[in-house]
Amino acid sequence: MTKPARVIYWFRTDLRLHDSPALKRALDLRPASLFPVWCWDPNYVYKHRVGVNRFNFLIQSMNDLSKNLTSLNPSTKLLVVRGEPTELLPELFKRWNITHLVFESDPSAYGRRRDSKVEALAKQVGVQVVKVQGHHLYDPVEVVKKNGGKPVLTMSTLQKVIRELGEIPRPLEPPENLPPPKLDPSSSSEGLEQILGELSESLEGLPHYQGKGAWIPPPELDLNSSELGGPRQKETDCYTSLSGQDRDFSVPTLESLGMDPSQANTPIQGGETQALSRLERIIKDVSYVSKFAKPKTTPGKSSEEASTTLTSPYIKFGCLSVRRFWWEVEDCKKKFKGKPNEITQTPENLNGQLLFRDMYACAEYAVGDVFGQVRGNKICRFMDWYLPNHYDDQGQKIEPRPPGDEVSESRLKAFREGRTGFPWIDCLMRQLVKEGWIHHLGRHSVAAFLTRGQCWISWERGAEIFDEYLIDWDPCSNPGNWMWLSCSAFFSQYFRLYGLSSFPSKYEGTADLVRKHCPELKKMPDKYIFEPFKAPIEVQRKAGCIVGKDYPSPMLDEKEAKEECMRRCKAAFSKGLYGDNELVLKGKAEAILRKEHGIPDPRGGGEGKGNKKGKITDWAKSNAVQPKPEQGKRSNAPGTKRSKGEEQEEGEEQEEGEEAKPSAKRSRNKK
DNA sequence: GCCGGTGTTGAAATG
DNA sequence: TCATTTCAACACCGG
Repeated sequence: MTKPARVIYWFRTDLRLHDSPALKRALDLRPASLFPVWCWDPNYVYKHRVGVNRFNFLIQSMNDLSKNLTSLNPSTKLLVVRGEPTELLPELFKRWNITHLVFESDPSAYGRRRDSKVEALAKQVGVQVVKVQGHHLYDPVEVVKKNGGKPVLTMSTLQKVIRELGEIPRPLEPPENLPPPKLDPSSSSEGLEQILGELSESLEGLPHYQGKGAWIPPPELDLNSSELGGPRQKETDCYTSLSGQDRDFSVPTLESLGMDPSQANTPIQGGETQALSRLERIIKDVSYVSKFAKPKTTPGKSSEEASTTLTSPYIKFGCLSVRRFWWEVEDCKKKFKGKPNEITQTPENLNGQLLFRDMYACAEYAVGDVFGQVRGNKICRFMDWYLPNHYDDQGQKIEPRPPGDEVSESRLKAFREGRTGFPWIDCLMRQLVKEGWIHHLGRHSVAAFLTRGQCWISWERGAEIFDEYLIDWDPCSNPGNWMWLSCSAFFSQYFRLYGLSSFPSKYEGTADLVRKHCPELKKMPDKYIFEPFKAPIEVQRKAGCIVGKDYPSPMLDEKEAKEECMRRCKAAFSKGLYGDNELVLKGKAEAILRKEHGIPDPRGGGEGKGNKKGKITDWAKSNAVQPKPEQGKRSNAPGTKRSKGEEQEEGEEQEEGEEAKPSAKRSRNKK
């Protein structure tokens, strides 16, 4: 009686066939034609910082998905259409005679905005929209509702709320077959090529999708352009035609994005196939799964031999279902033969990690669009960071951001490029750029260093760098973790800090990670590997690495900077301002806070206490600009002056003995 | 409103 | 060598 369904299944956060509740709903409609669509959205190509490694992972995942679709039915594949979904989908509805649009809900702020627009447009033309939660263990909408609309800020709150939501559904099997994307299901055309040809033809004449250049913004508006420090080296040509250059709806390439594939240096390979084989490998190790304790896993490994599961990129793109992971872990633990008390508990265990991801999604959902920034963000404590976002009178973010003070800008640049002079930080940042991944505790180290630990630079800037380079970047977890580490939200014990040498020293493999990513330090002995500036000059010579020449001098004094940052944390905490406070919205909070603890504004303008401007500027000049040899003399950089050693010349007698001293000294720090 | 327990992942001292 | 305690500059939650 009712006419058969013609369904667009819109892939976005769910590049998989297994355990896809949304895809199941699409197939439950028993469609005569199913169009598996991906919209190659220019908002992601131009208006979002995305590096080569993440695009590479996405492209691989799309290709893998397409292959898997074809293996279910040789007459189908992923149909990549180039354009903005809000403009494109309504056209597809008409030209393909669509009855239903089905997709997995995307809980991010941009996703929600885009989807509600698309939903409204679909409604106008009588297309039914079916959206299904599948990206998280629990639906953030429901969790927040159960929590009285309040953002979920602690694990215990989340656990309490979800106890009432019942069990996580068991994962679904992948479908066994799929209807083809045929324009006319009764026609006898079966070949994929023929079907694609007809589809492509059906899109002829659409205004502004054809024609070179339609989608290419000027470089100053393209966040990935090389002009703005991004990876795009040439003009894109992925928008010259709606269905791709060969009119076959193929997945775009890095080249078509104007990016150099040889820059995709990561060993992390995308796709559902990879994800499932990785999961299988993990689950085989019952002891590893059962005894997993995140804080005990080492950050000192490259992604190929990570101490954690490295499933985050796959979960982020939906190559791996989070519910499948959850249940495989649960089932695996039942096979554990050891003592029951060896099985780790939430939150440190594997499933706890997944719950954290849910927690951040719930926080993001309740806070809304401003989750990734300080201004207007009600859960985010206001601190008078350097290099914050800037806003105009209407509260619109000013892009590009006006330059900040010189010292902070040069520190941020050194941080991004991995030449702060602190090997632990530098190796992690270089690993990030190269591999698109660092261990969670490595992220903690660099995030604390940039913000409340040493540099006092806004977490917004750090989050942006991660956004560009991390393959597993997630709109909820990333800002959430930056707020956590900067003591802006979720966490507040600012006196707990990560030492730049003490922290990595606790873990296995960290020194080798430094040597791997900072080859200048290859021959530096373990004793000085995290603090080469403390090595006596002859040790440096022997290692073939003179600090200040072959490897940068430290850009600040760890201890001094830490003490200053703690004073500022204390001031900010006592003031108790949050992002939604009137003073913050009006841009007055910073001046008030600075006045209160006597920090000149802008930095360097005057004599702040403990603000050794001269030294820092020296560093900025000598390090950021030219890697001046400067042997001996200043090889121990600002920062290493020991309280008792006075300024001895060369490292000369910076003898061994001193190694013991710092700790003795540190312990004196109480009254 | 007070109190004590707790909070995924600090560092140093202690046993 | 390792696990536990202490220190301690916080804030939230529940009783």
